[in-house]
Amino acid sequence: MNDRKLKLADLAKLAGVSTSTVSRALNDNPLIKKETRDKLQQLAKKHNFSLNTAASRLRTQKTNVVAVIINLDGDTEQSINDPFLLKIVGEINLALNKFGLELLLSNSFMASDDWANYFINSRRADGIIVVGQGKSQANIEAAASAGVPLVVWGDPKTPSSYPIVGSDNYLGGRLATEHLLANGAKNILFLGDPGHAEISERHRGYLDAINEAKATPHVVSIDITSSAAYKGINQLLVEKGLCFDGIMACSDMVAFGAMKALKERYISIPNDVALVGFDDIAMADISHPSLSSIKQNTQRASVILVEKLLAQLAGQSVESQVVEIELVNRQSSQR
Amino acid sequence: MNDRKLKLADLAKLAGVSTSTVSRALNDNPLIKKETRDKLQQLAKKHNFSLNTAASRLRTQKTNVVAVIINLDGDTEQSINDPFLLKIVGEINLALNKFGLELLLSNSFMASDDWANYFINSRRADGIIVVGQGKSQANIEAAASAGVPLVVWGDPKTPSSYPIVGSDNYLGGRLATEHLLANGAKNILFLGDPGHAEISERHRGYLDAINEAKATPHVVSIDITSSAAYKGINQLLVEKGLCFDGIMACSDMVAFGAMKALKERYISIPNDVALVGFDDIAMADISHPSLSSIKQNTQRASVILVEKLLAQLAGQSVESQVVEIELVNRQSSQR
DNA sequence: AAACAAATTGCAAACGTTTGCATAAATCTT
DNA sequence: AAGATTTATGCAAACGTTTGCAATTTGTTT
Repeated sequence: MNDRKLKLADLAKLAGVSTSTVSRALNDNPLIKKETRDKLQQLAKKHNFSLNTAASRLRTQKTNVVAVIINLDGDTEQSINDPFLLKIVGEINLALNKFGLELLLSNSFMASDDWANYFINSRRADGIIVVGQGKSQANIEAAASAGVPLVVWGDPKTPSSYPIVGSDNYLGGRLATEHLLANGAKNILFLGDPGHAEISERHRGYLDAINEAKATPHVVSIDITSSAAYKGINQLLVEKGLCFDGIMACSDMVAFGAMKALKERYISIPNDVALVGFDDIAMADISHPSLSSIKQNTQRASVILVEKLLAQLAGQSVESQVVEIELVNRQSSQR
Repeated sequence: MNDRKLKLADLAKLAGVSTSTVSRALNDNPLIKKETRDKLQQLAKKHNFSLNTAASRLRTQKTNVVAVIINLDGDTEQSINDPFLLKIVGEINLALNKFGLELLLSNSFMASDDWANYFINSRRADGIIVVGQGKSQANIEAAASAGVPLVVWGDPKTPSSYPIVGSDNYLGGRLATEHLLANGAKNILFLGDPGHAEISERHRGYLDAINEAKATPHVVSIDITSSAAYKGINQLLVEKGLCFDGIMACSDMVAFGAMKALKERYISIPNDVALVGFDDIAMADISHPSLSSIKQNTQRASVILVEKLLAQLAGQSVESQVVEIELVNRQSSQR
C-alpha cells in the first residue's frame, strides 16, 4: 500500500533544504531556526516519516535500548508461575518509557552467557537491568567487570561490584516475624530457601527476631514455588503433626501453597497458624483469608533502577540502594 | 578494561583476509571454505568479537526483532494485576528466541498510536505481535492496513483483516457452562464484560449452553479485575440475596474476586455455588477450593503466533487460527 | 557603509556491515 | 598441457543517519 519508505534525503528535497538541516530539525536542535524546525517537523509528520533507527544507532553509537534480563536459576520454575517477577518487568517497562528508553526482553536461557558481548558489544542495548540475583552471580559479575552499565534488582545488602536496588529484605523478614510474634505465635516456621540471595536476608531478619524473642527457629527449605511449599508443609504435617503456629513465607505464592496444605486439613488461618507472605501480589488481597504480606514498592524501585542505569551511562558511579518496604496487615495473621 | 571495540575490519586484518570473507564466515556462508570459516569463527570467539547489529541492520534492512505490544484498554487496570497477560508474554519470548528473534516490549501507552510508523518504518522491528484485542481494534486495523506484518493474540473468530490466534472462546464458554449445568447448577451467572472481544465469545458459548438447557441467563457485567468481581458479586448478594448457584467467570482473577465475596458470607463453594474460571493460572491449582478453569494452551499459541508472523515476513498470507482448550476440573465445580 | 559578530544552513565524511560483481586459485576436461 | 569449470576470495559501493567544520546569511556596531 505504502510507497517506498521515505528517507531523510527525500524529506530534505521536498523542503528544499539539506539533510543536515532536516536531521537537526527533527532532533530539535536549537542550531536550526525555530520556524524552520517547526515547518520540518510538520512536514515529517504529514508524510509519516520516521528516522531509521538502525542508521542513527550506527552513527551515534547509542541505541536508547535497555536489555532486561530475567535471571532464573534454571532449576526452579519460578519464572512462569510467579507473578511478581513479571510484574516488576512491567513496572520497569513503564519507567524506561518515561525516560524515552525501550525495553529488550530476555531471560537467562538466552544464546550466550556473555552478556557484555551479546548485548553491549553488539550494540543491541546501551545497558542492562538484571531482574533477580539468582543463586549464582557469575554472569552478573562477568558483565559488570567488563565495564557494562548494569543494575540489578535484588538484595541491596549483598556485597557486590555493581549496584543492586531492592527491598530491605532483612527488615522485611524481621517485621513479618515480629508481627507474627506480636500476634501470639510461638513456633514460627521460615518457609523458603536461604541459599537464595534475597531470601537469605529475609531469613536473617527472621532469625534475629526469633532469637530476640527467645523462640526457636525452624526452617523449611524449599524451592520458591507454591507447589513446593504445598508439599513441604504437607510432609511436615504428616511427619510431625501441627508443630508450629506461625509461618513466615518467602513469597506470596509460597504462602498460598502453605495455605492450601493447611486448609485441606482444616487447620484454621489465622487461629491455629498465622501466616505472612512477601511481595504483596494482587492475589494477596483477594484470597480468603486475605494474606498479610510485606509489600515491595516495585514502582519506585523501577524508577530508581532506571535512574541508576542512566547515571552510569552518564559516567557516574552509583551505589546500591534500599527501597522501603511495608507490612500490609490482613486477615491471615490477625488474632 | 576492554580496549576499543573490535570491528570486522580489525578481525580481518588479524586473520589476513578481507572483511567480506570474515563477514561471510561469521554468517556461515558456504561460499567460504569450511576450513576458513571455522578458523575465523574461532578467532572471533577468542577475541570476544560480536557484530555491530546497528550496522548490519542498516545494511540488511532486517532487525530480527519483534515488537510485542500489550494492548490495554486504558480504562481497565487488567495489565499489572492479571498474571495471564504477562505469562503469555513470557511464552512468546521463549518462542521468539527459539526462532532466533528478539523481543521488544511495549504497551499501548507508548509514544505514538501509529504502530506501523513507530515500529516498522523506523526499523525498530520487523513485525508486531499484539497481545490482547482490547475493546477497540483501531490501532491494529491501522497497522495491518499499512501492510505491517502483524499477528494478534485474541479471539480468532472475530472477523478481521489480520490473523488472530487464540483460544476457542466460544467453546470455552460453552464447556464451562455445560459443566456447571451437569453439576446441577440451575441459575448460572456470567461474570464479565461481553463488550470485550474475547469475552463476548465466551458469553455466546454461555448463552447457547444456557438456552439449550432452557435455563435463564444472567450477566453481571464488570471490568476484568478481581476487585470489580468482588464488588459486583457483593452488590448482587446485598440487593438480591443468593439468587444463583453457579458462576462462569471470564477469567481466573475474576473468579477469585467472586470467590472471596462468597466465602466472606459463608456461601459454600461448590455446594451452594459452583464456580468455573478461565485461563488456568497457577493460582487456580493452589487456591482452596481449587478452581476449575478453562485452560488456554499459551505455549502452543505462542509458537503459532511466531510461526504466523514469520510466514508473513516470508510474504505468505496467513489465516486466523484457533488453539484448542481444555476444561480443568477441580474442586470449585465438583458436586 | 564597512567591518565585525552572531545566527543559520550546507558539505562531506564518517559509523560498521553486507553483497553483486570481478578476480584469483584450484580442479576438471579433452 | 591448455582451456573450461568450479570454488574461494577480494573490491568497492551501498544502507540512512549525524556532526565538525566551512560557508552563507543576517544583524550589530562603529
